[in-house]
Amino acid sequence: MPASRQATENKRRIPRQARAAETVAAILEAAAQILEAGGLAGFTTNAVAERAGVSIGTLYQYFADKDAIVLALAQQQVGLALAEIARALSGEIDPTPEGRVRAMVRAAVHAFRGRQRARKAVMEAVLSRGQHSELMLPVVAFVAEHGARVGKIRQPIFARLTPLQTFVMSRSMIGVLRAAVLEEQPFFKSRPFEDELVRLVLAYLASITKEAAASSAAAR
Amino acid sequence: MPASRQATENKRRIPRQARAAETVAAILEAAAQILEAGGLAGFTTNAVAERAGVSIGTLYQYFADKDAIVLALAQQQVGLALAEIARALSGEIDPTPEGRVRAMVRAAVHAFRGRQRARKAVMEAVLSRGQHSELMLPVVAFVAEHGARVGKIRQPIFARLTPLQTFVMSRSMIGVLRAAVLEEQPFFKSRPFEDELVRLVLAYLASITKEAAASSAAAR
Amino acid sequence: MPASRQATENKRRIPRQARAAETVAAILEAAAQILEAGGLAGFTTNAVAERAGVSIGTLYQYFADKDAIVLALAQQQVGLALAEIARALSGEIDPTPEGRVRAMVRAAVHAFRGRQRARKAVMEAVLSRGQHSELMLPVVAFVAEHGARVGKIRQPIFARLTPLQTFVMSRSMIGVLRAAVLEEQPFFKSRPFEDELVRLVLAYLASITKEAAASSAAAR
Amino acid sequence: MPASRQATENKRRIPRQARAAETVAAILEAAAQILEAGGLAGFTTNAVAERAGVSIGTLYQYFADKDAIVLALAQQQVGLALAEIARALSGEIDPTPEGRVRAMVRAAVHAFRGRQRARKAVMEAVLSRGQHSELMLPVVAFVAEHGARVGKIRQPIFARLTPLQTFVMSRSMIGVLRAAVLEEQPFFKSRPFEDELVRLVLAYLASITKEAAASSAAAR
DNA sequence: GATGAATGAGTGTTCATTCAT
DNA sequence: GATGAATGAACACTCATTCAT
Repeated sequence: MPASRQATENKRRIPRQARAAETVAAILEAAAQILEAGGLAGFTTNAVAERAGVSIGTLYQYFADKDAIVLALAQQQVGLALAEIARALSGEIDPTPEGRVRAMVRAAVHAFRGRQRARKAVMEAVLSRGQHSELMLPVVAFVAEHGARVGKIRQPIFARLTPLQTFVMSRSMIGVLRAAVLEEQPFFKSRPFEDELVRLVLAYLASITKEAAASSAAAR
Repeated sequence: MPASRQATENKRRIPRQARAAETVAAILEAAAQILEAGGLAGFTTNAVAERAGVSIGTLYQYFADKDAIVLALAQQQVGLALAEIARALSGEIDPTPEGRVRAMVRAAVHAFRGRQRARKAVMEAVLSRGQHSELMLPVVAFVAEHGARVGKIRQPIFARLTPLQTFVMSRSMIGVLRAAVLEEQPFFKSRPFEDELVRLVLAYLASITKEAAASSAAAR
Repeated sequence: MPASRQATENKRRIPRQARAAETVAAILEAAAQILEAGGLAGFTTNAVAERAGVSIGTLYQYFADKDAIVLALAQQQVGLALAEIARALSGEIDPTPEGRVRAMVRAAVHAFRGRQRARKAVMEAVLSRGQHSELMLPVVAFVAEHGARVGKIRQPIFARLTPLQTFVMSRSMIGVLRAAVLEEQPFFKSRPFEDELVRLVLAYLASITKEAAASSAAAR
Repeated sequence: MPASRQATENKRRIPRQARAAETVAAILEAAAQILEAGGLAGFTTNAVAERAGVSIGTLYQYFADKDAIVLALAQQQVGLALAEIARALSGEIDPTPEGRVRAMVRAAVHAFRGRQRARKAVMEAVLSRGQHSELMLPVVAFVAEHGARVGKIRQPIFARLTPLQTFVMSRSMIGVLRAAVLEEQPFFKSRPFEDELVRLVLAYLASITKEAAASSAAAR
């Protein structure tokens, strides 16, 4: 089983790839630190390279341009958040419908390792580079997949949503979070805020469910 | 000769202000056009001045710096949108609760004179300059005032919302709209999209109302 | 005697010229104030006009360009200082040779109405515009004349100086003062500083006198 | 092959520093040339970079801003002049007291490689940037040190000067030189001018010595 | 003569990116 | 692959000066 051997001995065996991964990680971490510390202002490629402990030339060996760094950082964090949200939706944390939604909201709130300033800066950066759509792609994919999967296992939280409804639901939640981050609202990580987000999602879902029931009753 | 009188009076009565207002308007219009055409990329102070037909020096006589132009443009458009939303909420267009919400959503959707690209560019610009909070100030003021006023006239649509709930409601709607603009969603001005936004707002409000009723019943 | 009448009734009679003189004085005073307050940095024509309470257009009616303002201010102050120095040299204050020199040094030290920052700024401005020579013209004229006049009245302090010696003597004193101003030396208005300047001038003059005596003795 | 060895070692031993030193030297030389040719007028960062044969970016890699270039150039020349003056004072050229002073004056007169216009421009630039004090620092340090050292070797030219006297002596000489440069006096490099400077310094020193002798006699 | 809105040439400076070593 | 010195396009902004009213 070369695969398992490779996996276990990852760090020693594949010097080139391991090195590369380390370098990339160092650069992204440096980028996050700089954004957290000084926002978009001090975020220059030279600064990132220096903090990452690599030369500017090396940085350009791994990232095509400055935007690519921000995008990679954003995607990394979105990926982490989505993984956590997936756990939440699977019912692994709390199997009740409300429990799932609440866990999802909580995961979303605590994304980006709590680095609020960096989160804000990344939002600003992604926006100003017009990379919003690109960043939303994994979200789209994720929700599409999860709508389906959750449906199968008879926990039809998102199951019957049309694509449009999925859009409205996900973007309303993200929109509220985004605004709270950008406006640096103090209640961001508070329980009441979480409660209202849960309410928003559940109320919207309930409205859809009710309508569906009514129309199917009418059809009978 | 009302026309000539008006003209003469125009020049005499408000010599400075009229000129200034024209110049400012020309600059903002030029800024909007440039953003609509080329996004943030070609948006330079010199380009704006040139398109506005004024010298760069004149531009700086009215705007402290580049950011001030974007902010002024954004605020202008937000002001126009809020005025329209105020009409909607007053019931002037459709007095039923749902009618009011729908009119509000419609006003929000059609804001920025339909210039979607410019709207997107302004969003990006405002974000990347960290002016988000500044731009939201009139929104905050507006919703606060309207919650109260609507309440007085026995149309308690927003009347009983806590500040937090107001935040969640307004930002969820704005967030969905923003995402649709930024992702350039084709359904942006469609009726089904409007329907879902209306649903989102109504469902959230209903949930709050229902909870309030339940808790007051329990108190009895 | 039209002259005397004109002189006495100056302020009332010649409206145009009086007005002009007032305006010019206001502009120079404004310039001095701005230089005293903010140095060369905030010294713009618009700022001067505003502080002088005239429009920028009016300012340009009296001064060809920005340099002309600085030069006029400098010349005004040099003129005042030279007038005071003339009194000193005339023996009006103290008739002894040392007394005259000391009075002269004192007048030079206290020139520019004690506005040290403005004095420094004016020096910097005059220098940076290459107007040094122009400013020194009245000095040259003054010393030339005074060398002669003082000679006539048998107080040959500067009487026997060659032009070169005059240059060295005047510029050494001015140079020391200039350096003290530019380096913002705390001892600028102190008695010991004054003493050393007096010594410098007297020692130089004594050296010349002694040499002259020796050579005339040798000639005998 | 000492030449080739040196060349190879040059590139290897001090790869960064050698390059940097060359570049810095080229920039300073370019700055001097531009000032010599056109005075302060044509002295722009882009012009300096171009004449130095480097890009504007490179220039900014070595100098923080425009002022830094002028200051560096001035300090370089002051350093060279002081080194020459040190030789003069050490008696290396002429050991008699007068000989030392004369050699010092001569070194001061011939400073700045004879580039009078550049010297003038640098003076103007340094002044207009308010860097006079900064430039005088090495002079202060130099005279302080030399007063002491010369004293030790029983040639107490400056040895007994108070700080104030040192100031007056150095600045009077510098002041005369400065004025001669700024006013573009034709006698600048003439022997009579040199003679008068020597006289100025010697007379001042003699006056101090005589007074010291008198007061110590009185104390006896 | 007075006004002050308009002008626009001119400049310092940044920073993403390249490429010779 | 790594380095980092060099690049230079790009831009915001100032302010002395003009001239129509």
